Amino acid sequence: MTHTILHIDMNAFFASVEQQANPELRGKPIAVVGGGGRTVITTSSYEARARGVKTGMAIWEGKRVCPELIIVVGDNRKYTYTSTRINEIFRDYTPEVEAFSIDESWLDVTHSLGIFGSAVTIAYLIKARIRHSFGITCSIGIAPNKLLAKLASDMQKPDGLTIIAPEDVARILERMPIKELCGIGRKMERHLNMMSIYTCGELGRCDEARLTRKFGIVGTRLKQMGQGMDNSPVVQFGEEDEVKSVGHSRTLEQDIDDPAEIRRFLLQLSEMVGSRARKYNVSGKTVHLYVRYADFFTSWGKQTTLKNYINQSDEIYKAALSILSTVELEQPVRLLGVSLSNLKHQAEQLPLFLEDRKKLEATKAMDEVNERFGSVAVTFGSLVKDRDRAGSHVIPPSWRPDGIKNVRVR
DNA sequence: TCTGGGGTCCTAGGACCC
DNA sequence: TCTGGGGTCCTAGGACCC
Repeated sequence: MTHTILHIDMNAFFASVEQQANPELRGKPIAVVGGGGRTVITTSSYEARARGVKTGMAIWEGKRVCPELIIVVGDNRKYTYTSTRINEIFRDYTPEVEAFSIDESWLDVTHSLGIFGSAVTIAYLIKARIRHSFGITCSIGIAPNKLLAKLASDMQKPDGLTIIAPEDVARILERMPIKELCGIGRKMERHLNMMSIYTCGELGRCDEARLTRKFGIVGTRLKQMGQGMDNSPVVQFGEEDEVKSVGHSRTLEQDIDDPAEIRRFLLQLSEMVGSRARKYNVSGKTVHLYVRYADFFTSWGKQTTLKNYINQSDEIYKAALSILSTVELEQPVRLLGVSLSNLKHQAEQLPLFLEDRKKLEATKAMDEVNERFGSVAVTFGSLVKDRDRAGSHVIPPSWRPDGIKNVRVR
């Protein structure tokens, strides 16, 4: 069966939200950054991009290429709120909505075409509503599958609408550079280039055995991608796989080598991980510690698997400490990370009626999306200060298991 | 004046059990 | 006491996405 998939990509999402919230920023080059001292540009407005500002640049780099650049410290609550509302709009057109990130979603509108007429009509309706409600634009791709819909949405920015009809797939892919495909990154591009494969057309025609010899099972998938084939379904809210790991990492304001201070940060990270694990109703058996040294390039990760499933912050902290005790630090530490994996979902009390359960699942899934993508720019600096002001590193009452009752009500 | 933070998936090799 | 092989779990590391 032929599907019709939309991929919707908010243009310069964080920057657009900030420009909308503060009219003085409109039409100007702005960059959204994290709050710490060692932050990078998360998103920049199109005005800034036109002057050479790029995601990932340090603030000073951005200012160098664009001296008028206005720096805005990101506010995740604004972005998660807007993202949630926008995804609600999507669900007015189909229940089959999959949030790929905070600013990208896929919609399977196959079964909505009869009601709304066409995918293009749906796309224009959605664009108009997002512009009207939030003052921001989006680029939409329409195609027979997720891979091509995402490719299409990238072809026209900002405020684009690109359709890849089934009969046009081969023509469009013929000269499309392979790196445009979602899933082919820098390294894979280099490997394929060394095999004289530069375009999707060439990838799709490549002998499959040649690809599998080099890439194993991935080779089969690569050839399909080159041909524009993708049968992965749009997975709607509430039907995603269980979360597989929960982790937090933070670049410190300054490199540290004082063991007591390292332990202090480790405890805070463990608290963040534990609190979120409890909110998700999961506990885990494997604790992972990640350390990046002052030179930036040297880092290591070590994990330990316990006998029991845990989600209490102090237990996570204890495991992270025990890993730390097995190594001798070679340099001051730049970044610390703690994560919990090997997760098990804990049974919870479900509402009696199916409809309530479904709603609960959808709300919970949305919350998880928010949690996952909403914390992009949370800053350790401010967090630490807040904690310090609160007086101690003991787990405060608010860190008690959140459970289902605290799920955001809309 | 350097270079964030949240994930997922895959592979390879070793330990251990049957 | 030797042999092979399958399955599972674990650790480490890399590639990819936003």
